[in-house]
Amino acid sequence: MGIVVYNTLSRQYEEFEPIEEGHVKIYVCGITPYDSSHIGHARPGVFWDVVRRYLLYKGYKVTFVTNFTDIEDKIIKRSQETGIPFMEIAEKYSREYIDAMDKLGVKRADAYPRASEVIPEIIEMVEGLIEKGYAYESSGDVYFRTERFQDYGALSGKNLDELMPGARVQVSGLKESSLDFALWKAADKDEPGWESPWGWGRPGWHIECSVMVLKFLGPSIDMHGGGTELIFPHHENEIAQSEAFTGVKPYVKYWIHHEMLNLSGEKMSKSIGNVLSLTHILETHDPMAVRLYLLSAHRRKILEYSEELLQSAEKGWNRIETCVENATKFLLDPDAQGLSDPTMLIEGIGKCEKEFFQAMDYDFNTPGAIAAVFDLVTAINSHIVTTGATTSDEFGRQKVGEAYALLIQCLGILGLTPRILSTLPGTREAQGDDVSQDLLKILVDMRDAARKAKDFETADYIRERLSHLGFVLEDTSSGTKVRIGK
RNA sequence: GGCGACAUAGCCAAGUGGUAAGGCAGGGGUCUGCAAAACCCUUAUCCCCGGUUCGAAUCCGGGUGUCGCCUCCA
Repeated sequence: MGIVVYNTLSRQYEEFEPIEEGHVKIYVCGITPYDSSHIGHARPGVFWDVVRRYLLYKGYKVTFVTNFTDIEDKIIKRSQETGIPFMEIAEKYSREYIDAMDKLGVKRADAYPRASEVIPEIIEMVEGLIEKGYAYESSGDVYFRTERFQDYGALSGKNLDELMPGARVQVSGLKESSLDFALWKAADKDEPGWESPWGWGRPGWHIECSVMVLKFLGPSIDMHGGGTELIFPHHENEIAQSEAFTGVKPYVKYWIHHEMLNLSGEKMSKSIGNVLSLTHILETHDPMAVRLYLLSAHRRKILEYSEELLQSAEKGWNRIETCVENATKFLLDPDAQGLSDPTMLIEGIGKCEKEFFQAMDYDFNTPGAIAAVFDLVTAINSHIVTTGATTSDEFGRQKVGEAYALLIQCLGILGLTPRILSTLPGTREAQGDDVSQDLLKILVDMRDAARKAKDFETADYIRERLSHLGFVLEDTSSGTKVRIGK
C-alpha cells in the first residue's frame, strides 16, 4: 500500500505516484518577507518538512523548492517609509524566517529562489504569453487574458460567469476584462523596478511562482503546496500562466493545501493584526514542543492557537523526551532491570509499526502518527520504568532495543529530536566536562547518605539547589537518577 | 450574494461503512520520607432532522453554526 493524498484539484483522495519514477518534485509558496513571521507561517514549514522526511524514508529522491516573494507592494511601501533598500528589508526577514525554521528542525530547501533573481526569466515568460495571444500590453502593464484559458477556475471550483458579476468593480480601465490579472506592472522611475520590453516596471504577483517552478523543477511537478487562502486567485492564475506558456499539462499533479492557524477563531494575519511573533514563541517555548503542537492537527483542519495548547504540547513532548532518556540509560546500563515478561512491549512495537505508517500513508496524518508514538512510549515505560521490574534478561533487553529503534525512527520522520540524542557522551553538546560530572556525582552521593540518615532537610536542600542548575533528581527503587531539566 | 471547508469528551484531536485512537486537564489507586518520573483504573454514542444500508461519526438530502476565499495574505 502506497501513499494516498488529498488533492485540492479533484477534491478526492488519490494514490500518490510521482511523474518521474522515484523522484518527487515539490514547490511550496513561501512568505513575503516584509515583516517578522508569525506562528502561522511555521505551520507549512513544519508540515512540508515532515512530508519530505517521509518521502525520503520511503526511498524517494525529493527536490524541494520554496520561494521568497521579495518584490511586493508592502515591501516597497516599507522601504519608502524607512529609507532602507527593499532588498535589504526582504533579506532581513527571509533570514529571520530561515533561522526560525532551523530552530524548528526544518531541513533546508534545495533552493530558496527570490523573485528578484528571476527577472529575466519572468520577462521571457511574459513575452512568450504575449506571443501566444494569452497576454497583452496596456500602457506599460501586461495582463493575462483570462478568458482565453479554457480550464480557468478548475482548481477553485469557480467559473467565469460567476466571477464576472463579483468583479464588477473595475479598478483599471487598462484591462480588456475585469478578470484579467497583471503579469507585469509599470512602475515610476523612482520606484524599484527593471527595464523590460514594456518599459520600467516590476512583475505581477503570480508570475514568479510559475517561473520558479519551471526554472528549478520543470514544466510539470508532483506536489505544489500553499495555504488554502492561495487557491484563488494565486494558484488558479499560476496554472493558467504556466500551462498556457509551456503547453504542458498538468502543471501540478497534486495540489496540497494546508488550513490556517487561527487565533480566537480568526485567521492569524497581519492585516487583521492578531499576530504572535514566531521568534518570540520560539524563545519562550521549547521549539520541539512547538513542532509537536503544529503537527497535532491534520493539515487540512484549522489549527487553533492558544498558550494552553502550547503548554499541553510541551507536557506531551516532555513525556516523550523522558521516555527516550530513560530508554537510552536502560540500554547503556547492563544491570538495568525490566519486566520479566516482554509480551506487552512486543505488542506495543507491533501496534506502533502498523499504526504510525498507516497514518502517514493516508494523507500524511500526523496526529494519527503522534498517537502511535505515544502508545509506544507507554509500552516502553511500562516495561522499563514501572515498579516491579525484576529482570535484566537478554531477550527483554533486545526488545527494548527494538522499541527504542522504532521510537527514534518515528520521531525522526516527524522531525522531533529529543535533547538526550544530542547530549549523549561523545557528542559535541555533551553536558559538562569530566570534573563537573564528578562533582555532580559527589553531591548526589552526599544526598543519598543524608537520606539514609533521615536527614531530609539536607537531602531536599541539595535537590533544590541542583534543580536550579538544571539537574532534576529522581529517587527510584534502583537508586537516584539525574535528568537534565530545562 | 457566489464558491469551498469544517462541526467528535472540560480543552485539543484521529477515525479509509463494521460498532469511538491519542494528548492535556480532572478523579481514584500503585510506588515513595517528601517530591519527581512512571504505571493501572476512570470521563462521549460523534451539531440537529430525515434517508440509503444487515450495519453510518463515516455515504446522500435538508437545516443550524463556525471558518476561509471572491482585494494583499502561509
